[in-house]
Amino acid sequence: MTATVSSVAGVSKSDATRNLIVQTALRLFRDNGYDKTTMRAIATEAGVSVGNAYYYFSSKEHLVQVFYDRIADLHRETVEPILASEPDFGERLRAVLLGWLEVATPYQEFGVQFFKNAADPASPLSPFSPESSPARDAAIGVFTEVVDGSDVKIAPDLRPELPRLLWLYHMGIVLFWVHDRSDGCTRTRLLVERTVPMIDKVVGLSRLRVLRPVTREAISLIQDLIPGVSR
Amino acid sequence: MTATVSSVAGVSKSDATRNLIVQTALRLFRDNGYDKTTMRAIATEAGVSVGNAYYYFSSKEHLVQVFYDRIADLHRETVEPILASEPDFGERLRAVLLGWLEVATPYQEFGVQFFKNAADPASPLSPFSPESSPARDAAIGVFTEVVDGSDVKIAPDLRPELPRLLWLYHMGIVLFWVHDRSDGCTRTRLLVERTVPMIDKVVGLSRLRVLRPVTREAISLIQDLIPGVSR
DNA sequence: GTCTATAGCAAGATAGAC
DNA sequence: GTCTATCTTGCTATAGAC
Repeated sequence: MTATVSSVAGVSKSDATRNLIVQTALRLFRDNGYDKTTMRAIATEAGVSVGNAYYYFSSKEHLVQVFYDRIADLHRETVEPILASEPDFGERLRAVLLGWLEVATPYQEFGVQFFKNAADPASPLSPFSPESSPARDAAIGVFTEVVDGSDVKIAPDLRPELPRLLWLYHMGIVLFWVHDRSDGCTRTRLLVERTVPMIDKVVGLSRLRVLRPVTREAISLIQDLIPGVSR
Repeated sequence: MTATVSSVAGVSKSDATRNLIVQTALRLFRDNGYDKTTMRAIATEAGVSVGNAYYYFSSKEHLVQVFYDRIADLHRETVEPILASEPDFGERLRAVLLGWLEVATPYQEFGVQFFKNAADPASPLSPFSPESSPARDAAIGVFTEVVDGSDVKIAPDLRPELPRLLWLYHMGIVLFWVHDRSDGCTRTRLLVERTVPMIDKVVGLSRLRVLRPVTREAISLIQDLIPGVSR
């Protein structure tokens, strides 16, 4: 409520410092990797004291959250035009996944940290944690758009579950990507190019009578076991 | 080659110390969890110096590998009788998965560490790393037995890939288990109980003519992308 | 409320003497 | 093979300047 002169201009001193620390941290993370980037180095490089860095970010991992958000925003921007124009489900899905790879790949080495957190249920930075729920909901939201804005034919009871399933599928791709050492992540791209048509096909087949029982079981299982993941 | 007197007896001094450290570490890990067990504590409790502990185990994580092997051995033993007698594919699979949960659950808290390693492609402790390949091959071997000793009807070109796929499926269940905070891991057990019949069914359906193209694509994709995982 | 400087702890890891 | 001493780094704490 106490707006300073600079905050009226939109950039308080606090914001500036916070930003400076973030920029420095992301740069060092990208250049030297997460582990080799010490809090001391971030502080020194940003020209602030260690104490000050901790004043803004309660832990080194906390800086990772900023990275997530940055990527998510970039992703959304990148993908928006395609989602606004393309009606084909497979194409939409493909664009969203390849778009993610595009914005994330410069930080790939750093992405390991993401899955180290993902693996730890206790970490607030895990994509499955309650603390991550806004970021997760936003991510799932993108897949909701993928489904809703498309002309996909789909078993009606599968439809509401599909965005969450696609998000899980995306998590799987990210896991693969983290391990992908191929040039320009060719292998991950290949994985996307070849699994998207399969998903597309399977989603369509979900309406087949032979598959109804399996589909139904799968849906009820998901509803029973994973409700916590998206709420 | 320089066999000492004691190594002739089968237990060199080196072996004894190594063993002492391992026993102590596993006990402390189980009782206090991985994070709360310090190398100092392990060393002190074992009556050796910290430096000596590091002489045998180059890092704290290195001690985790010992834990893996222990679990794997126990699992194999537990599951052997069922694999020797039960012919039904679904039952075999179910027994192997529930058996794993049984031996692993006392160390569940500790299991987080497993997936932190799994997430890091650079870690030799990752189940996907070349260094883990013996342990991984052994694990996949169990699933080979599950398939080979059963009466399962299956598309012939899927058969050789199935053990690796089942291992991946198992990894997925382990990931779920690590996050499972329910009493006695009821939720994970439920996941097994309900996905095993689905797998069973889908494996059978793989022979259906409608599904042949999808199956074939899936198989060729796996062969193209994941060969490194099992070699 | 923002920031510096500095001291210090805990714990993983290493160096070098013996 | 083993130990002692030391280093590194994430993180905390405090005291004080503006």
